[in-house]
Amino acid sequence: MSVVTSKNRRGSPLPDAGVATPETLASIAKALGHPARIHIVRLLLEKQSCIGCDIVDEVGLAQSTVSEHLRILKDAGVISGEIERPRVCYSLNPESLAPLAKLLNAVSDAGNE
Amino acid sequence: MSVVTSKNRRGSPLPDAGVATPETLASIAKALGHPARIHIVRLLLEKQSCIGCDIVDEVGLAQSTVSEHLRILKDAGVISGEIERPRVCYSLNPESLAPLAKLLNAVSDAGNE
DNA sequence: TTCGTATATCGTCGATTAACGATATAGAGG
DNA sequence: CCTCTATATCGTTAATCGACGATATACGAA
Repeated sequence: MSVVTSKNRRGSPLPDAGVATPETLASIAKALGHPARIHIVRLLLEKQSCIGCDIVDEVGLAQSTVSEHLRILKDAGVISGEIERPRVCYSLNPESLAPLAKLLNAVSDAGNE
Repeated sequence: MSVVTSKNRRGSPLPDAGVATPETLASIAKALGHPARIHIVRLLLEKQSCIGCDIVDEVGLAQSTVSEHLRILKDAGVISGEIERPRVCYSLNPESLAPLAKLLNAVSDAGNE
């Protein structure tokens, strides 16, 4: 047992493997818990193709700071970066947010019953 | 704390009022960015009726610490507490998470297209 | 009034975060 | 070779967070 985070191989959009732990959900939420990182996620959502250093211009913080925000999102599994020297092409990992989305939807749904 | 959250006069669950700012979304995510607070939210989701000091026992941290987590959730608008001396009865504000849920669903949906 | 119960707040401390500039890395092109 | 571009990492700083015990608050009951 011990949870394992179940990497969810290819098919279904998160089967349900034992429900995510509070630690898992919190780490996703934490990664989203900064305006600059929300900004980045939205950016990647609209230009669904990846982006390079444009993110730095877009968020308006120092390059090193943005790089750090990208690292945090990457570590949380929310985005991934594909190297295309000298650039890196970032994109969302859509399924990564599903566990948290599930909880939030459950809470929202609890409202209209 | 400003932010306004657009209380939305009539019934509907947040129509779209200008789209939430990154700051708003980040503050919601941040409030959820700790295992103890996820734990609390889930607790309030299952026992949808409110709870008192049982939360303290449930999460297993010092009473003052739990009180602080509850305050953070309250400040973010995620929960509210109704005083029933000497207890306080906490419950979820289901609509509070809708703006973040919307973004997460958009990201998740971006996956199967 | 005094006691007990449930919560909130205070003060402290160590850990983590966010931001920056400076520097390192690594390939493309001259 | 050297330079340019895009990105990552390092080192530092100030600010915020998380946890705790101690204390304050506020009411209902004895």
